[in-house]
Amino acid sequence: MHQVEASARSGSKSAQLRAHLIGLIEGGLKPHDKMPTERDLAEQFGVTRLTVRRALDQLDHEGRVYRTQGAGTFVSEPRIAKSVELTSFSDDMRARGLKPGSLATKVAEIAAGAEIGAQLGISPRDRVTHIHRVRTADNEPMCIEHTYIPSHLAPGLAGLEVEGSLYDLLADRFHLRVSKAEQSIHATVLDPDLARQLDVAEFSPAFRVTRVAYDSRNRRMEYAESLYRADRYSYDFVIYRSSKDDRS
Amino acid sequence: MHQVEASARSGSKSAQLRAHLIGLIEGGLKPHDKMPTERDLAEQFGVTRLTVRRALDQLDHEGRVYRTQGAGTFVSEPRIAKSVELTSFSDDMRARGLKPGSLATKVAEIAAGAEIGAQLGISPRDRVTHIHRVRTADNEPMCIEHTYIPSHLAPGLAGLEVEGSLYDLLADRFHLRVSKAEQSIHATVLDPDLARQLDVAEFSPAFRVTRVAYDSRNRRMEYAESLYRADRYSYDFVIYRSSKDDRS
DNA sequence: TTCACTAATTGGGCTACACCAATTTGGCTT
DNA sequence: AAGCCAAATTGGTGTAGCCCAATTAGTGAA
Repeated sequence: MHQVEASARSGSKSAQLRAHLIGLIEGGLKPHDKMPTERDLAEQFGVTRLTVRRALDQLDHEGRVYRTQGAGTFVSEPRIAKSVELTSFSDDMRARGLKPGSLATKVAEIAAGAEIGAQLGISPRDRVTHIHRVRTADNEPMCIEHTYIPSHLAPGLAGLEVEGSLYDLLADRFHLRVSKAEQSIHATVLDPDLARQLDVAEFSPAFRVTRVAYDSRNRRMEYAESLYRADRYSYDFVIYRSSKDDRS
Repeated sequence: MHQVEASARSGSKSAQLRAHLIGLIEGGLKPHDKMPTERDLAEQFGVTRLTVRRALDQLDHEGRVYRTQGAGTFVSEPRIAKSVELTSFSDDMRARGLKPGSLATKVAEIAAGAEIGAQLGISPRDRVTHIHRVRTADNEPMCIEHTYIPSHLAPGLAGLEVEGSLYDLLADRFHLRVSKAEQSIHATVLDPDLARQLDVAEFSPAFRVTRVAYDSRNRRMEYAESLYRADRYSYDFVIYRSSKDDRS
């Protein structure tokens, strides 16, 4: 049976509607302009208000629009916009208007060992594929990256050419799609050796980021440690007040 | 008017249900245990599945549960849990199991000036209330904080005792409730003077965080600059893959 | 003209029902 | 006993319609 009709495919109706709304926002509307009402959008697109609300909810949480009960939905100022999103280094750099690249990629299959095994929830003797890269933005070093993938999830990965987005490659070749990740960010200073690799002065500030990524079946599929130059990198995002309080 | 009833309610049905589910998670269930099905919960609590889903959606996005189509909803491992949330310093510290406090609070009303005026979207000549605090956790310095509130939003704030949570005070006295904030995080090193105030060695690493907070009517209500000791502070959160791609 | 009150508008939350898609389960076949 | 296939289970998405709450616009009285 064919997967999808021809027309405006993109998956769900709310996803299509979302795409259309983004068009509106980036097309004719200016910040603080009023968007059509939910009821109008529902009628106009022949969907329910709930469906409209789903699309708007997402845009709201992404910081692209804001809503006020009784008043309407409005376009946000660009400013920071975008909440924390899970993207690959490549996508991240492109979103910042920089050209992503890699230096000195090394790939090897090794035993996980105690720490990485613990992070990935596997035995220290299990095999993992270790990928070491110096990532560049506009051809300047941006970040030193160590990535570990359980080999049983991506057999033969060590033999492949790892170029560009690892996440794309894992999705294409092994049907491994990242769905969420736990990330931990520390501030640190670079010792002389690492500073040299990143082409900055000794003891420059840097971000040390560790990440455990999960696939769509909630299996840990990646452990990564990255060091970002602080002079070129920052975290910018929107956060929301959940509701009241439920610390229990 | 009394604030809260006895029983279990706290507003919407999904909020009540959410509270109950948190009870389940923290009560009897262990990580990876299966939660009741959505249909069961709906029947059991006399609500619709949609309402159940709303409560579960939130828990999912907070990283407390995960869902797999066709299989069920399961309790997450504690690990990091919790996504980035917008909390006050006081709440943040309590969530980390530390006792929040303040040293050397200074409050003054000044002209916004160019930079702060620009951040708050007001005239450089408009008045803002400047609050400077050294925040402590378990009585040790954790962060140096400069907060600026447009005076017209909180008239007379400069004359009040600012103790504990500023957000609570703004909510109670001026009906100003933070709904979202744009945050920017940089890594830096501390110069000797600041290092002394935080009681760490010179040139220690630190987070430099700037934040613009919005109230429920989307007015900028606060601009804050904070310096956190990196040896005691880190950012830990869960991030999600939005869906496909809509870079346009 | 001004101000208070009312009514219409608009987002927020919920019920009830229906169908699709991925996963699991259990029985049947080999 | 092993493996395959169909049915039941369970989350994912959508329709249709209801009432509430906050805001805004309009109406009418002082």
